[in-house]
Amino acid sequence: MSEKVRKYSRKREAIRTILASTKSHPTAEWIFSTLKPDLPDLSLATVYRNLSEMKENGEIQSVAFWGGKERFDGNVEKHSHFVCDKCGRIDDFDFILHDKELDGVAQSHFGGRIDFHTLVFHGTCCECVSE
Amino acid sequence: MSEKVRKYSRKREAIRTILASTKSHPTAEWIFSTLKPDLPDLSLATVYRNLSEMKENGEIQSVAFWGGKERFDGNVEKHSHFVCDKCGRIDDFDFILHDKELDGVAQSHFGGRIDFHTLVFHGTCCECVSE
DNA sequence: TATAATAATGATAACAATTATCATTATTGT
DNA sequence: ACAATAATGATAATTGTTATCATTATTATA
Repeated sequence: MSEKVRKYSRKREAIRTILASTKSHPTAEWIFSTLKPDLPDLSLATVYRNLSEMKENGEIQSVAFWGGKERFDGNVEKHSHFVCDKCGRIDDFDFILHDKELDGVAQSHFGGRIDFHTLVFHGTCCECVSE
Repeated sequence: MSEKVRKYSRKREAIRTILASTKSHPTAEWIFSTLKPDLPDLSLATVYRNLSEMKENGEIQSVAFWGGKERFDGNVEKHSHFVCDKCGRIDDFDFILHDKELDGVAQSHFGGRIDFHTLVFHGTCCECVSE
């Protein structure tokens, strides 16, 4: 049961890079078809595989809501999200709550251990609202 | 395109009742198999159908996170949730943020319209933590 | 109460996103 | 160069949910 040694992979690098370069919280499918022209032998399975690994490692996170597809976020800094329920866009929102304080309240309430919390605003974005 | 008139249905009543009687945020599947003994001709499709309708109407809400099944909540009062990432249980948490204030901040940030926000605490529950 | 209009249903096929499988290819330490 | 094994592509399988459609139940009205 020795540790699995990670080997280099050009495809993983590409996925990492594209995620670092966008704030659009893309889906696996989008990442796949965006990279495909440059990596013609890329498989969708590889994208999914690498994304779950990277999530597991804490390299990236995912922002997902019911009914849609999983969407990935290269920004693992603590931040909140805004979701437009009309067009589905997800924006970052730098606002964060006072973690310690808030999680402390929850912790004493539940007895267990609080690791983190997520705060998501729902509404209609600027563009959709003016239609 | 006249409005669809809602007719009574014993099965819908049963689903409504069971949801009002539990705080466990059950899945469609659980509701189905719990009601099945009393309603032997109940179909899973009926459960799903009614749940989505009721959600649409604002009678119930759903609490769902990535990878799992959709889970329903008969309590539509504003409240937060605690999710145990070990055993998957979801507990209610009466704590709410100062809505107006918070949503106002988000609103002025995004320009659009904020309708609501969700706050979810993740961690390990009391029982799982002592193992 | 019989009738007609239509809402609700059961059984199951279809669907969509994701994950598993497995033979092949690429990377890395020696 | 070679051996060990991680990464991959193609695709089958899986899972939760939704759509379909013929049948049944509810309801307003004659």
